[in-house]
Amino acid sequence: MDRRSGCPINLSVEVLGDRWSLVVLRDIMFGNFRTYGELHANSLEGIATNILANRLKRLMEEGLVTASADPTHKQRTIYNLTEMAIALVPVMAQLGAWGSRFLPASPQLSARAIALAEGGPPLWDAFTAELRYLHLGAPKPPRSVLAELDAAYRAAGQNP
Amino acid sequence: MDRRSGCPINLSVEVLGDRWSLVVLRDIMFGNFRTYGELHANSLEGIATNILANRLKRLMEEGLVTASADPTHKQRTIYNLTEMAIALVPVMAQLGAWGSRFLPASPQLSARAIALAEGGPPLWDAFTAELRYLHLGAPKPPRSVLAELDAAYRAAGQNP
DNA sequence: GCAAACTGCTTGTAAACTGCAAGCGGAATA
DNA sequence: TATTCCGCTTGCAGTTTACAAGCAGTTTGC
Repeated sequence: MDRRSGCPINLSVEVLGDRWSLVVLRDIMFGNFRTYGELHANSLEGIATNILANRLKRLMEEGLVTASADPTHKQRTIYNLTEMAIALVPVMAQLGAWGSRFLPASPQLSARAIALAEGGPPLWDAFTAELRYLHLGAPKPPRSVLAELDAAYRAAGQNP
Repeated sequence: MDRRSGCPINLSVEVLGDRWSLVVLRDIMFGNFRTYGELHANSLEGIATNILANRLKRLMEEGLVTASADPTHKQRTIYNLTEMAIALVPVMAQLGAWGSRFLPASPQLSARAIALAEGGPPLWDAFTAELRYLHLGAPKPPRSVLAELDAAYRAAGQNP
């Protein structure tokens, strides 16, 4: 892996800077979609099958995702986020807040993004703990940020 | 501009998700490079001339950058960040922190990124005020975060 | 006043990446 | 045993990226 420079922002761009990587990570992280089929079927943006396969492969090579076998289904692969990917929670929060503010985002999806951003570091830490539970086998935390974000999403659907 | 979805993260990726946009914005923001020539000559990653021209055009179309004339040089164009681009400061901070932590970043450049991240919202606000001064004609703030980051960079060069 | 250098690009060309549609081998299900 | 599920792969056309070269208008140096 030859890198263009040692600048941290450039390195991040080299890993994440394309049209799909962050979107796939978003779906695993916030949608809790864990298999190829789930990711494909629930893709809001309609990701193509070859792109999804290629991105999952690249994310594994970059150390953001690992694959594990599904005990009930020999054919199915379960994708897990690594600590490196879970550490993107603050990036996702800031990027979501920025997109909500400056781009034509759907009000309902913005509600989720804004809830995550306004929760700040305490909420991000709780979410991190939940992701470690879901993806890395850490103990189950008392709080479910995914459920809270879903509640914010549904509440925004009620009063639009 | 047809967008793939109304998700804020997806929209952000559609605007910023390529191999050069964030790098160019970084150079304008942190390097204070304001002309085509400066951006080209000081590009750490060696951006090609056509890519730089194309990215500046796209960033203007997306509303992240504006062009203004240099009064002392009829030929030269000065590029300014818009409020929309200045609002990326927290994103840059988080992305830089993430890259420093998980990718093979240069210690000296990491020092800058870490200083920005650890300063947190107070430092980001001061930097935002400085960028509004440099790019939007706002009043000059008392504090120069650019100078502080440069000091962190030089300090890291002393004790490597 | 004229040549050289500066400034901000554009143009060609090859390679890589993206996006769409179709298909495919093995595993589970009816 | 036939059908559906599952995770991809393949082919192909179009777009984007990358490198190198060149170019018109402006300013500088003498």
